[in-house]
Amino acid sequence: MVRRMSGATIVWLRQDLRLADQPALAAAAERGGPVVPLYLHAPEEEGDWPPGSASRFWLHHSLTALDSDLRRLGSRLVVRRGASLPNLLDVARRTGANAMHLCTRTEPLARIRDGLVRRELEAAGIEVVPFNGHLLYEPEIVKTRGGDPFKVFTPFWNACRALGDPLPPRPAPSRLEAPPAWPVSETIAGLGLLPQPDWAEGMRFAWRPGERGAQQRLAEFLRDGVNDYATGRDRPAAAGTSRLSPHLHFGEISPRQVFDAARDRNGSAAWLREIGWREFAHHVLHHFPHTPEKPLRPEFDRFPWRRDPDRLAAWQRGRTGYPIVDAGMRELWKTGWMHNRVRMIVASFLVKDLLVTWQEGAAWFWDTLVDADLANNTLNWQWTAGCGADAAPYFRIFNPILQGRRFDPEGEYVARFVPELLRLPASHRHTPWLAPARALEEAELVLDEDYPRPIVDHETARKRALLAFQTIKARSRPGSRREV
DNA sequence: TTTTGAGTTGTTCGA
DNA sequence: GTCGAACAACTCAAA
Repeated sequence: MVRRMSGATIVWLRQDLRLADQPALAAAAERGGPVVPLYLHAPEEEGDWPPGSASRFWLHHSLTALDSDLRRLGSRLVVRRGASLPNLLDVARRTGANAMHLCTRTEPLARIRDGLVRRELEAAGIEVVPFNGHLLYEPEIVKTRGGDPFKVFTPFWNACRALGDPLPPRPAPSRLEAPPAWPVSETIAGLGLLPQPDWAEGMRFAWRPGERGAQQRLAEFLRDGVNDYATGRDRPAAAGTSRLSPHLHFGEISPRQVFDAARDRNGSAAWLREIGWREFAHHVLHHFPHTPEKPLRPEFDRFPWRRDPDRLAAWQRGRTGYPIVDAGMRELWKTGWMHNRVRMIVASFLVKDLLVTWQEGAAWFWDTLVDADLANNTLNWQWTAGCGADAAPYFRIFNPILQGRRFDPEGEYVARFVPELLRLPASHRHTPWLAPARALEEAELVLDEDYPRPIVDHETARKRALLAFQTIKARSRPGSRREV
């Protein structure tokens, strides 16, 4: 009896490190023939945005989890390093693959590289099939009536929702056929993704990378968090947010799975809007690929940013003297993540109080966040700086004292990450420099030694920022209407 | 083409 | 303490 033999299919895994609802993998399994799951480590192909330290830590554990999950299906993860194209050609030759499946990415350089790889593989007789695995709605199908990309979130999200619900997620394949011989593979440890020396203790404690960890996190959030999300998400001391961002970034869970789990839940609308913001960020990066480096609003090229390495370093290390800012920056350093409310506060502080460019902030977040995602990072920093899509009005300047008091009223979050302030009564936790001498003594806290005084006075800094914003307003005002 | 309504997350000031 | 207005127009998106 003759059975038609398909050639092998390579599934090039990148930021879609899961087995369930993974369209490239599902289609490979359905195609018949051997499936070769492949991870290529080529940070040099990511331009200025290779995975940062925290992302590499995550990636190591995510790949390890994926390999172990694949082995349960009779398969394994092939790992290679170095340029993508020669590796793909080599793996195809050794396995007899005549097709390569992949999920698309949004990052500009990845798209260019993928297009090049596709042409070369097709020239070598290998069919290349891209799938959408990382977005609910592909950037090209969401358009204004005029056919343009959206630059404002609400109409963008309305237009998405008008397209109807995304398809329901699909289960993982139950089995994957192995090739007759596995091509040579690096070990995951051999990629050298883990930090040396090992500073990742806090991150190992805080996270469980991988598909199972993602599903567990989702289940916990649906049980404990989603009902109170609208208010709970603003309390950094509480576990009111989903904390799915790193899992989503690495594709350990798909947005379709998230959507499907949330759709009929009480209180899920506000949360799904956040998934919408993720979609919007990818939409904007897709259509405006220069935005990781340049402001979307070109007049911001003239903004009078200040070079201030000392204060930038104080911000990075959590030594600004504003406890809510410092707690956030230290949470980031310790756990690779920061609560969303606090991200806005620290970002506003860097950009508006210190007048340091949003690019510096974006670069620091890129290196330290486990959920570092070029689309989200870019959109959110530009949003804070006022130079991006649907940006915050420039006069919206967060007051770190008020924000601290409002969203961390007991100073619980501050005490957790700035332990020097633990013994101060809650009423002084957000303003230690205003605490009476006796309170400081009782807390055994010496200002400037144990904890710094504010590196800028917020009131002064706020006025300075408003003036700085006026300089680009004044010059860009078409009051001196362009002579025609 | 022109018009119209609207726009994630804030703060301060003065009544 | 609470409340509304001002902050500054501008751009976006749809009708």
